[in-house]
Amino acid sequence: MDEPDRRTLPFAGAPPSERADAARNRRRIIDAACRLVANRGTAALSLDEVAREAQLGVGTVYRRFGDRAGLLYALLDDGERRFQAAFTTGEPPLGPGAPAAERIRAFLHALVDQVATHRDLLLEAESAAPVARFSSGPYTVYRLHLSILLREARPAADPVFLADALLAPLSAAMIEYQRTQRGLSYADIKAGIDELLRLSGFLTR
Amino acid sequence: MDEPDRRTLPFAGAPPSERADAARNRRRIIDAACRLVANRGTAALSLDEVAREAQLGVGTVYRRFGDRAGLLYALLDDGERRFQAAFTTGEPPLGPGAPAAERIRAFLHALVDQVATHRDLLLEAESAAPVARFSSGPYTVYRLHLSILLREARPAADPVFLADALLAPLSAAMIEYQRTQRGLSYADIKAGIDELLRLSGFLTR
DNA sequence: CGTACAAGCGGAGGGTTCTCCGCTTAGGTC
DNA sequence: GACCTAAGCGGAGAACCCTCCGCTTGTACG
Repeated sequence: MDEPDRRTLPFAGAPPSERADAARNRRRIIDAACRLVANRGTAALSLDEVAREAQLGVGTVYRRFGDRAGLLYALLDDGERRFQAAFTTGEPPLGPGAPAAERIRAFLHALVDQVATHRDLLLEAESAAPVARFSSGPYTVYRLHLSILLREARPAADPVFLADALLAPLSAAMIEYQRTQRGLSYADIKAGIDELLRLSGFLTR
Repeated sequence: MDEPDRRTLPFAGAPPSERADAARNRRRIIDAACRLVANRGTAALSLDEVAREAQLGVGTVYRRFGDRAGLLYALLDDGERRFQAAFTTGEPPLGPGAPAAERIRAFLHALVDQVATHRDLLLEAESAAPVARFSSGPYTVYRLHLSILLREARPAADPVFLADALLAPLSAAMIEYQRTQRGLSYADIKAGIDELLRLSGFLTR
């Protein structure tokens, strides 16, 4: 517990003073994991196997990534950076420039797409760390972004809670359930979100 | 896959034609599990240990309950039955008799209490079966109940999606996060729900 | 009561996650 | 270049979940 808990900050990247061999091994582990995911799929990804493929001991894998969820989040890193850039500095309506209400809608729709794209990895990661998820780097960024937009669009006693409440139905598990059990398409899910926003007065019409 | 999947219907109770020895063993397993939970806590509950405590083979435990999540749900059964009775046939505003809007609010508040009461077991169960949770007996009942009330209170294109969206922020994991990381009390969480209902027009004033 | 067979039982064993701790090494300092 | 120390490494092993399949037993029926 001395060093910062990397599991709760999976996107903090490498600590500033990481030894050269450690950095090299981090890369080797990520590369090995990507190879294995590409071949056998995410669900079958075992950390023992990753270690073998990377020609390292399992202890090294755990030292670098904390646990299974940590490695899975690290694998999501690239796509995540691009997504964050899109809604913080990209083109409107997702990026700055559009009215808050439109940005909220665009953000939630884009989040559905993001979940769709990384479906398998997200399902695994969420299920490996169901509570820690809410302290994970990406989720924290989403919540902050959305709560600011909500406050801008409409005064509220606790915009952060509202943000959590709007993000909750967009967990990978929930979306997977809506699709496979209820037979909804991603478009249906976006329509559901629109209805929720309309009822809440965040979307006019 | 021939027999009905007990994992998705954890509250269906014992099948009508269960052999006497099987029923006896079911009880012994539940009793043993309760003892162990009382002593060591829910998180440390291992099915191997349950089997040892119940003086049965692990195979028997798995035959009866499917998997870890199944056993955990079975442990919740008693409280769950009482809760369901309260909102289907109990006193208003939770039970029938009150206006839909009030029943919605009462139900969500009661659900927070229910989650608070069975916090540990629910956290474990959710984390053991993150997607299957939405097909579990209790969740299915909640969704049905809430979607009917929502339809009654206000026309909507997809009341079932709205129900899911309102239930999502009340997962044990989310509530645990709100409490431990954001420092909210259960009362704060209920207030957040009220705000959400108010914004959505399901609660006037 | 005897028989047949569906249902139940047990526990060895495979696969996985994660820990622990003694050994090795990178890289700054003199 | 030699030394020192914090950082990193490895892999045996503990603990766990779950499966599989040969054996046992309850029970319905003649």
